[in-house]
Amino acid sequence: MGRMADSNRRATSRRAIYERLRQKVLTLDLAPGAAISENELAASLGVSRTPVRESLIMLAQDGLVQIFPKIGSFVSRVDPAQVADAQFLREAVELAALEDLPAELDAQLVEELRENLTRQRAPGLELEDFFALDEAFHQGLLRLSGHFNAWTTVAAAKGHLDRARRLGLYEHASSAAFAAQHAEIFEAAVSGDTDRARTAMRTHLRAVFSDIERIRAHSPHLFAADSGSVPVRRSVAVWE
Amino acid sequence: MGRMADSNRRATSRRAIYERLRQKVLTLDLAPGAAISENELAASLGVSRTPVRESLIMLAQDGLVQIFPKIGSFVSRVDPAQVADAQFLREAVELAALEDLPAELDAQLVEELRENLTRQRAPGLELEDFFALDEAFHQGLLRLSGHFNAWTTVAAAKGHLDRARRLGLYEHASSAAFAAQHAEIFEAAVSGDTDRARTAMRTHLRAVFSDIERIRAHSPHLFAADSGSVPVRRSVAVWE
DNA sequence: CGGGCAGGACTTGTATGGAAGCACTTGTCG
DNA sequence: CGACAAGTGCTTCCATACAAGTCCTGCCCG
Repeated sequence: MGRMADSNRRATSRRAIYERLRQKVLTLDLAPGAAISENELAASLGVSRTPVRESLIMLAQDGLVQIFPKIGSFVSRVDPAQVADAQFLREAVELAALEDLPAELDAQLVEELRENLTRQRAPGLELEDFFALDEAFHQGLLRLSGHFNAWTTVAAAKGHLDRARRLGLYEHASSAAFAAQHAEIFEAAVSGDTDRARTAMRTHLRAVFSDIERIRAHSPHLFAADSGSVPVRRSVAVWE
Repeated sequence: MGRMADSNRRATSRRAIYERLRQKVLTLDLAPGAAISENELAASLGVSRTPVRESLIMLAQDGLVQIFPKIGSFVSRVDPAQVADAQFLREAVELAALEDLPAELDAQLVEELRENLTRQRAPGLELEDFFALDEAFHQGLLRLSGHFNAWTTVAAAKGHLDRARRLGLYEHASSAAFAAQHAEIFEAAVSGDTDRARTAMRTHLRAVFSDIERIRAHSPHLFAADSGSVPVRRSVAVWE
């Protein structure tokens, strides 16, 4: 997926740190609610506070980190409201994409998707691998509709949703069920049955969403209570 | 609409500068392609480069500013691809919202929307005022559907689209036609005719979009040619 | 024993000074 | 006259120092 724009974006320290932190937040390697100290992080990375600070500002802009002036910075807790928003947004976009499928589907893309589905069904699939396949699958559907770029926009708003999904899958790896739903969507789409594809997609996405509700009842501490919730400074153990 | 979170976000210099710059970019007060100098801006605002720089980083994260390391920062040109994405996204979300309208509509909201429409039809309406009303109208529809928060998410990705729309309206103030379309959507929505509302919405949004295509042919210098386009340091006085 | 106040240890916010890099200008040479 | 190269002035990047605010702790006094 290497974009040419990436080569344009010359390597800077803050960008590297941003990418690294973002990854750690999205994979829950940095737990929701965890405190992030500019000083500590800078020291552990061997750079000054400046690039660290700036990368935190970028993450805050993404909604993945909350910065409380003179108090501290924290990995934002998963906000149920934001998860719901992202869910609504995603559903709207993916359904619209299915409605927009061209009559002639890109053969190579279809082949890629088919292979993707095969790998999803592989027994003993690692969770992280399933996640990557899942991401690629949905992204591929948007490609089919010619609205690939919209995906990156959705992806930006999808941070909270993704973290929540990950939480859900960590509990009980129901990836097999999801893989079946993926297959259903795909088959309907390639056969030109838009309505069935849309219905299947709706069912799928809502199943994902209800999974999240379940996990929320199970691990409430990872979710935000109020928007102005209290940040707890202790329990740091951030890096490694 | 004042969120409690806003009181939480204590006033910092960088936040103030960010808001201010963002406004200037969205209203085209800062022209697409214009160079922004940290030094110059800091001097003119009477603060150090740090908060200015950090606010630029925030804007870059929004996609409204491009930062080229060791070269300069520029108001990003309106990217047609991003405009199209935002258009697709917006259409998907607003149509989904209309599909999700509850049986019983919030009476107060309905009243607000009705009044909004009345003001849209006022003769000799200032362009900026129409824009504000337009924004409030679409936002109100999402409120009706109970997905208000999704609007803020869309709004974040809507920067390029809004700038393009503004360009379009500056050319020929066709606000009357848009106001009529708004009314059509509204009437259909309150009468419970979801299908007609969706059709009208689709027509409306696509009219807006085609307007943008027209203006692009007319003022190509405000749009990005390629994604890795050349930032020209001179030629600042794009607008006026 | 309990309440209040002061101090210390943290946090992020801002200011400032060099370092590194790119673009353009100018001078020099073929 | 043209081409190449050093130089100049700009940019953003990063490091560092200090300022300002918050939270917690422990002492002191009632």
